[in-house]
Amino acid sequence: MRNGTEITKRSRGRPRAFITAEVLDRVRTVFLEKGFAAASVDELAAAARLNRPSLYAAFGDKEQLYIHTLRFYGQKSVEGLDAVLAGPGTIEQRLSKVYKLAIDLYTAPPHRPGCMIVGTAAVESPTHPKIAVVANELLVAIEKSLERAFAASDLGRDPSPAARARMAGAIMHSIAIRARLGAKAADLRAFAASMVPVICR
Amino acid sequence: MRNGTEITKRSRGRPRAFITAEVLDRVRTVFLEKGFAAASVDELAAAARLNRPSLYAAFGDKEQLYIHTLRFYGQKSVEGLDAVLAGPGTIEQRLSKVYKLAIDLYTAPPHRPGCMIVGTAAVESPTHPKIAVVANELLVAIEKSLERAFAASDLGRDPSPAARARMAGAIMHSIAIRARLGAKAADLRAFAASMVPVICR
DNA sequence: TGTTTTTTGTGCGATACGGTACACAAATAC
DNA sequence: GTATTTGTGTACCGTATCGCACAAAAAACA
Repeated sequence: MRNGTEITKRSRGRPRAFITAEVLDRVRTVFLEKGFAAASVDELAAAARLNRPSLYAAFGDKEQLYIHTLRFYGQKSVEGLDAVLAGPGTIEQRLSKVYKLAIDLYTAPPHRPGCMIVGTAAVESPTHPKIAVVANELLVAIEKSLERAFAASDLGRDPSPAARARMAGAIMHSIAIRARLGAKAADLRAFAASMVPVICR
Repeated sequence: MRNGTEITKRSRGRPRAFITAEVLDRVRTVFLEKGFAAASVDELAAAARLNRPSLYAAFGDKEQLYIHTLRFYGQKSVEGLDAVLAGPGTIEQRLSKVYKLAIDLYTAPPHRPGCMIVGTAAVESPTHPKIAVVANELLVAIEKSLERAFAASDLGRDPSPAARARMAGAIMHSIAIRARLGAKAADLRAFAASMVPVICR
């Protein structure tokens, strides 16, 4: 994939009139609201402020565009997760911050979209194996990140770091589902707050 | 909604050539595999062994058909959940059985479909509020059922029955997501087994 | 300046989709 | 037996969809 107008030495032909990251971000909002199947290429192109042929030339068909978007979003999320977990504070405080930030994203108006992996990638998994692969990679990366944080913490080993990570991940999945189904941010925050001590017991 | 050929006193016109429950069950398999948006009415009618006009006459448009199916499936599930939780054994044993049965359903070949609510209804929630309403009702019913079981158990009150129910529900959501993304039944069983004592501590 | 390379944007074509009209069939009511 | 009601199945309509062909445009290269 090319970087468009980003700071790379110009290649030969006509330069792209868009920035890859911006396009993926705009496209993400559509995929996140409607899901993969219900998002039409016309809507995606309009949101990206591109014409369909440009979208196809840059990213391939709709499935590949979705995968690009999912990877882009997922990597950003994992990086953010790592950053918070590597930050200051007790493990309880850092985990609480992770949930707080996630809930803010998941309940953002106007659509309360939840998480793209849980909320839109999962449904396509049986019919689009490539999407399933990427979604799995991302869930694994998230769990590994959590596991590292628990392993580096001063918590006991009885629930292993891996078990704590699976548990913390499960709470995240549930928050994502409930957010997409319309749960209020306050309720989700209360739920997360009640679960942090259980995970970090 | 009418009951078709089921044992109700005949109404006047030509009798239906199908049984409602069977049609909803066949339609469910398609919705469960492909999701609401990607399931075409042609596929649904073929799976139901009905012609489209009969489907429309009996259930309304695609959204209403999906809602009928979701309600039908959800009520059966809640009834099954109630039955297991009202059965014999400790609360740990009954909860384990709930997870075992859920995992068997969620990882059924060939599609590992997960749960219809979590796996297919959630994605439509932002664009189909009526679907979101039904999905929420069902999640609430599931949580209430769990809460009743915890309240009737001999577990301490510190994590309240409601909190335990939310936690048990979250584990179920996570299992559903992971199943749809291809997780192995054995891994899910191990996960569930590790979580039961935490929930019932 | 002319050539080459790449992107842009209009426009098209083939297909699939959701939903329905209409004539025929099968049952009950009178 | 005739009328009425309800379900079935073919056939259809208008629309939206995906993906691409093709010419114009904008840059680097020679």
